[in-house]
Amino acid sequence: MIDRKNYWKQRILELLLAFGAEKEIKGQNLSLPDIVAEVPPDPAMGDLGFPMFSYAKLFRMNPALLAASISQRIAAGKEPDSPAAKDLAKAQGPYLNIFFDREQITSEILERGSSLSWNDSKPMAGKRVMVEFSCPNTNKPLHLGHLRNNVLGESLSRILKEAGAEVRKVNLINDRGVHICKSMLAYKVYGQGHSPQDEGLKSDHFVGKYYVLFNQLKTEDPAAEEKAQAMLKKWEEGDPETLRLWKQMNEWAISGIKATYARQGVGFDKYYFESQTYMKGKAEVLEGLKKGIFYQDEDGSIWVNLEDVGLDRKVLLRKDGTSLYITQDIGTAIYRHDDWAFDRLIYVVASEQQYHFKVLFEVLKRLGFDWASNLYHLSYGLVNLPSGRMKTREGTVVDADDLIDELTDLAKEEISQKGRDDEVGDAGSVSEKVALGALHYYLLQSVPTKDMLYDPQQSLSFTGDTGPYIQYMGARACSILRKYGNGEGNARNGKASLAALSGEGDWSLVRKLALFSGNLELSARMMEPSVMAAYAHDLAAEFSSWYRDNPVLNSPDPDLSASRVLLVGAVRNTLKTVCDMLCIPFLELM
RNA sequence: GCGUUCGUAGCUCAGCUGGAUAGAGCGACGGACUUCGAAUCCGUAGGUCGCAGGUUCGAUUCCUGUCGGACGCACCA
Repeated sequence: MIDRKNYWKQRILELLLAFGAEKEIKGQNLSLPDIVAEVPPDPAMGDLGFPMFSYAKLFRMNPALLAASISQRIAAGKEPDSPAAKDLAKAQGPYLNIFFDREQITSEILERGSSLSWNDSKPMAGKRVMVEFSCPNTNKPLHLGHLRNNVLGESLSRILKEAGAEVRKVNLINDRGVHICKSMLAYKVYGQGHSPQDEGLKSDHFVGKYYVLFNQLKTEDPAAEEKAQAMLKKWEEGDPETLRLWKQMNEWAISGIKATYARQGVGFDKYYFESQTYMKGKAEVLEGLKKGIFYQDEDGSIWVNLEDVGLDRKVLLRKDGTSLYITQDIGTAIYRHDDWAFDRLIYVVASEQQYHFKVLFEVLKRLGFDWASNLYHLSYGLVNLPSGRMKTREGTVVDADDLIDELTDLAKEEISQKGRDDEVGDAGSVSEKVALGALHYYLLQSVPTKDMLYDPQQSLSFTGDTGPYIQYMGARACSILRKYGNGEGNARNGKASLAALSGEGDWSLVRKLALFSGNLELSARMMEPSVMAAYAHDLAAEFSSWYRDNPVLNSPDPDLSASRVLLVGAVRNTLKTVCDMLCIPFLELM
C-alpha cells in the first residue's frame, strides 16, 4: 500500500517548486516539512487537504488562485504508472483538496480482511528502543498509579514495535533501602515467622501488611525509625541474618508483583535490581571529577553546577562517598547502553520526577555520551479519585489487585443482567477481560502528562467512549463473520467486487480504516498511546453506525454481501491489532 | 520566592508540526428493537477554548503578562 499522504506531499512540493521556477519567483526554499497536509472537516470536501496560504504568500499571490493553478497542473501532468493516478485534485477556495481513487484504496483495505499481519507501515524500522517502566518498590503491592505506568509502558512498547522498532522492555526493581527495612522490622516484631500461605494472603500484600504495621510499631517503640536505619546499615555491611530476611521478603514481594503483571498482561525482557546497580555510577562520577566536569566541596561531597543551563547545583556523591539516587541512574543508563546500544531510551516515570531527569540527561551529556540526547522522560500525572487524592497514610490508596477484582465482579454482574452467561462461555474469564479493557482504555485515553481523575463508576458504565464499547464492536464484527462461516446469508452466492462498495456509507468506513497507518505513525512518533486510543474509538463508532445501516449478510445483493463480508473482516483485523496495542483484550464473544 | 506543568460544554476528556463551521462520552431532553447481539444507533440543547495583551493573512494551538490548580526546588528514592 502506498502512503497516500506522503506521496501527495511530495507531489505538491514538486509542483510548487516548478510553479515558482516558471514564474521566476525568488525565495523559494520550500522543502517537504513545509508542506502541511490535513484531513478536511467534511468528507465531501475530499480526503486530503492542503492549505495554500503560506506558499501563496511566498509567491505573493492569492491562495485561491494558487490552489486552482496547482490543481490544473495535477490534472494535466500525472504519471500514469502511479497507484494514485486516478486520485482527483480540486481547488476549493484557498485549499487544494485530493479525492482518493476509492477503488484503489478499497482494494488495498480489503486485503486486510484475509490477514492479521497486514500492517506494512513501519516508520520506526531499524530503530532500537528501550522502554523502562513500572519500577516498583518491594515493600508493598502495586496500586492504581502503577497500573497507569504499566499500561503506558506496555502499550507504548507495543505501538513502537508495530511501527517497526526493535523494542526492549526493562524494569528496575527497587529492592533496597530503608522502606524495605521497615517492613522487615515490623515482620520481625509481629510476623511470628509466618509465611503468606499461613495468613492466606497474596505474597506482596503480605509484605505490604507489615509495611503498614511499621506505623503501629512506631507508636509502641519510639526508636523504630532508628532501628530501621540501623538495619539498612547492617544490610549494607552484608549481615547474613539481615540478608536472609531481606531475600525472603523480596521474594514474596516480587513474586506477588509479577502475578499482577501477568494478570494485567504486561511483561519485561529484562529485570534490573537496584541492589545490584546502586553501586554503579560512582566510578563515572569520580571520572567526571577527574576530567573537571564536576567539582568537590571542601567536605568531600561531589557536585555538578548546572546553573548555566537554568538548572541548579546538584550533589552527585555524598561526603562519605556513598551513592545517591542520581548516582545510580547515571550508572544504570551507561550500563544499559553498553548492554544494548539503543537509539532511544524512554523512561516512563511520574511527572514529579521531571527535574530529576532534566538533571540526569544533562549530566550524561556533560560526561560526553552523545546518546544522552536520545533519552526521553515520558512523564505522566497522578491518578486521582473522585473522593480525593490517594494517600498512603490515610489508607486511600487503591490497590491494583483489589481494583481489578472489583471491576471484574461488576462486569460479571453486567453479563448476568444481560442473560449472556451461557453464550459467553467462561463468564469469569470474559469478565476479567472486560474489566481490563475498561481500565486500560480509561488510563490511556487521556494524554499522560496531565493528572487524571479515575472514576470507577464511569469506567464501568460500559456505554460510550470506553474500552468495553470497543470490545463490543470487535465482538459484533466477529459475530457477523461467525455467521458467515456457518453459511448464513447469501454472501456465498455472490462475488466480492470493488464496484459494489462504491456507496458513501461503505466508503466512510473504508476511509476510516485507511487512517490506521497515519495514526500509528503519529502515535509512535509522539510516543503517545492516546492517539491510538482515540483512533480505536473512532473506528469502532464508525463501524457501529455502518453495520446498523448497511446489512452485511442480509443484503439482497449477493455481490454486495460478499464484498461487505471482506470489509467486516478488515474491521475485525484492524480492531484486533489496535486493541493489542492498547492492552485491551480482544473478545470474540462478550 | 524560583522552576516545571495544566486550565476547552454541567461532569470526564480529545483537538497532529498555527489553518476551512472547536469534537467525543456521561448527564439532560426526544426518537429507534417481528430485520446480522439495543453493552447499540439517530436527533436536540449546551462552549467569549481561565483572563489581558502581542506575533500572524489566520491563534484553543506560538510569545509575554496575570489569575487559579498540581508538582518540584534533600548529601530521600
